[in-house]
Amino acid sequence: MTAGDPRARDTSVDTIQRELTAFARRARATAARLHPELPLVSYTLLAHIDDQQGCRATDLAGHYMLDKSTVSRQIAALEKLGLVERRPDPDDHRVQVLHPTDAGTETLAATQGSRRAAVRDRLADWSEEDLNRFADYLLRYNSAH
Amino acid sequence: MTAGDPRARDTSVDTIQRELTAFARRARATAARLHPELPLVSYTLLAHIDDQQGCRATDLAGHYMLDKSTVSRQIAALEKLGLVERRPDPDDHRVQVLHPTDAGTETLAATQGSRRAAVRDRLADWSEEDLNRFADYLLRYNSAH
DNA sequence: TCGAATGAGTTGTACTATACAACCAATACC
DNA sequence: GGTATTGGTTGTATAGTACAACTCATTCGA
Repeated sequence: MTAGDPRARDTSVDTIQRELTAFARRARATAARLHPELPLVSYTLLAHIDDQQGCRATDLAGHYMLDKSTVSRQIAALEKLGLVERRPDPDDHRVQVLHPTDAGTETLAATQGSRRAAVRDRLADWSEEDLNRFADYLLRYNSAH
Repeated sequence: MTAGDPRARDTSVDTIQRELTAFARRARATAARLHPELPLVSYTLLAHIDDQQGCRATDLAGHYMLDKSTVSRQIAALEKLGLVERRPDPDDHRVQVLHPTDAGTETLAATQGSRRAAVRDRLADWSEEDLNRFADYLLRYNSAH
């Protein structure tokens, strides 16, 4: 298989697809190990809400390609746990702006700590350049289309 | 943030974690769009079985960090669909060796075609070198520990 | 300016994915 | 030969998800 051979691309493409999928399949187990107290999806949405200070349910659904009903229930669960609060949007009464509560921010900080430690561990022997490039590739891949 | 600053590493690590998670959250929706006839996990396991010609349920559980009961049910579903068959292992009567049936191989080929096309599309403007490196990074990340 | 179309969110319902525990059967190891 | 281990199934419970039908608020067009 020489350089420029279309099969070389296909091999890489297949590997990328396979490895991304394997990662996705394992994500739940990893999350359960790292923060058994906070379900995986709840954690993800809470992190996004915190990151985007003041996002809407629809934004979450769009970002993660989830149905709005799914997000609605997830938010309800997070609210019940006291981790997220809804604020009415004065400009558009259909909208609820989501914010982490103090408890939410704390919980997130704690679990984010252990998550980051785990990922950092796993990436401990990577050069800074490789980390950077890997991060860029993922961003580029995810932002396509 | 200068080079060598530990925070530079953390930024990359956070991005990697965030983007991998985002990908994982979207995987189901993507799969549903690409092959509505074959549920995501079924597809993944079938692909692995095909790849590893003759693997055991336990191997699947190990590879994807799933409980053996989960795998057992998934295999049962694939068998019911006529996509996988179990062959007894003559050396160890506890073991069932899993193989794709002809129908399984066909189904896989069809869906794999559309999947690969989608990924290839999304990676169309990547240089071969970038593809290669991205694939390597993913392999390296997934094989850690 | 009113009625239709659109958009945000909720709720009913159903199904997939998953884990844990208890179990059975075959094998391996003293 | 008895005990521990391993591969797999089944019962049960829960998370995660989609789709459809709904409500309420907003916008837009005639």
